[in-house]
Amino acid sequence: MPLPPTVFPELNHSVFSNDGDALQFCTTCAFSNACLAEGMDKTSLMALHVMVEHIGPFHEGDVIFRQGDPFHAIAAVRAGSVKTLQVDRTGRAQIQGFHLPGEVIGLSAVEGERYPCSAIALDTVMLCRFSFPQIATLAMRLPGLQAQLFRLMGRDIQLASQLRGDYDAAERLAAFLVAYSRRLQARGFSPSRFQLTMTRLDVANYLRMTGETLSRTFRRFQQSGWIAAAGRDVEIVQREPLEALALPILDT
Amino acid sequence: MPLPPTVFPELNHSVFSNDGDALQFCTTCAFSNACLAEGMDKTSLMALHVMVEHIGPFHEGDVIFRQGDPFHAIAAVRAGSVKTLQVDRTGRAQIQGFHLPGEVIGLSAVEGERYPCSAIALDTVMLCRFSFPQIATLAMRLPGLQAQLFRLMGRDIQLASQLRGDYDAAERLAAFLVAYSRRLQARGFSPSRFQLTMTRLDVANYLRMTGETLSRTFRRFQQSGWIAAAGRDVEIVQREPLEALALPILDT
DNA sequence: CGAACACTTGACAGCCCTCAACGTGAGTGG
DNA sequence: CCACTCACGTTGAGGGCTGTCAAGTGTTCG
Repeated sequence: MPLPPTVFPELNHSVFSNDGDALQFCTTCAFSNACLAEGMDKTSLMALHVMVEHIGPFHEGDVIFRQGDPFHAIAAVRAGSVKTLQVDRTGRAQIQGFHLPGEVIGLSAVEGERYPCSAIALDTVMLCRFSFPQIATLAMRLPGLQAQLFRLMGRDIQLASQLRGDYDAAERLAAFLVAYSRRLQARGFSPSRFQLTMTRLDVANYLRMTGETLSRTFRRFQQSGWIAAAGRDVEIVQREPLEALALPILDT
Repeated sequence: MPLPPTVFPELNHSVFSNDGDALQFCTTCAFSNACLAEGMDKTSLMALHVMVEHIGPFHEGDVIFRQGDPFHAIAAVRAGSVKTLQVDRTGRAQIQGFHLPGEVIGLSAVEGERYPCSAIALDTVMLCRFSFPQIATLAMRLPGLQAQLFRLMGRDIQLASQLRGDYDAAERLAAFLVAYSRRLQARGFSPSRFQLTMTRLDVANYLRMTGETLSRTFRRFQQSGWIAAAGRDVEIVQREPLEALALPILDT
């Protein structure tokens, strides 16, 4: 099944035309997190803000960039959630990751001249897009920005390595739930009650298992009293056993 | 079983004291490959050469850096081969990769302040070590160097993603053999006859399977007439079926 | 020569995939 | 409003790939 055509939304500056707003929403962003921490001065931050393109909204199923498209830009998720997936020559799809607000997509494309995977909106998504040549050039002047780009890519290497290991279905699912919970908590949401934005099949694919196995593993977690799940609503009831299962994958 | 103590070999400049030699051997290196391609001038190359530490030799089993060690430097393999492996909290080890001359190790550590994995020599290894703070600073002045660092990290993201997929033992082994063959060919060695520097168990671990499964898969490849293997000596007899099996993993 | 290690081979079991059936809910059109 | 479709999700039965356990061979090395 071919993907629907890439959506090229019009630039939407109007929502963010106010500088105060721009500075405010960017405090949760992967870039300014580090930039501010590094003590980046106001003019430097301005240089970043000037080159940002606020794009969106994308809607569920919209293609943000397509595998094989020429690589020009990376993007930070401003709102909503995104999945990235790679389709191989035999048509098998592999979801590379799910991306929450403040996280950056497109970094794996830095090596080549084309995106190696597609990015698809899981719900209503707003993005901050950065031309990669531009941000790389800016990074030549701003050590904090360069360091942050290196850190983000280093983190992606480690993330990709985590799920390469030889762990069983329960360990992989526990790691997914715990990691998801932590990421939500870091963004100020409840770590114990949340709603998944992706389908069960997406989660299963990401965790390298079938939907059936995922469903059964979910059921076992519920029967153990570790979680309560209804559809995409998940509540973590007992965190410890999940953390214990996920420990080898998450806490290296 | 704890790893043996880290080896801190004395700096070995004497072997490479001649500038002509230095420039020569670095033409195969991951850094100068790009630097030269980018038309980097002589003085820029000199800046790189000045900050290189030629270290080694390491011998089989020597620890080059240890998981948990403070991260200071990345290194390009000059000669020999290296494995990187991560041990989780439950003691399970996962080999992250095998690294041949010209390839760079340590990039996954860029995110944190400690190496997330250990690097161990598989045979006699010579390295070019670069202080990461120094090379990052130098990259602020040399766009080609910065671009190359980004490319190297982007490549590592994609490499780590490849083996995350849901492929069976035969596909993973075929991908390993084909990729190894290609890397040797790129370095001027025979792509059809070569000698593996790592044990069968290392390969099995890297490919997320047991030694027994690896052994059986090897045997099936031999019975099919695709390869001839005696110990660590491997000959690729029929490349096509192996390439076909590896296609979904390698050629995205 | 004995020990340790690498590797192979076989028997068996278990995890997970495949196939199938079923239930639910959302969207659609009659 | 209701039947219909379709995607999503669950559950069960059966089988296959691969892990586990065990034994054996060959090689290296002290």
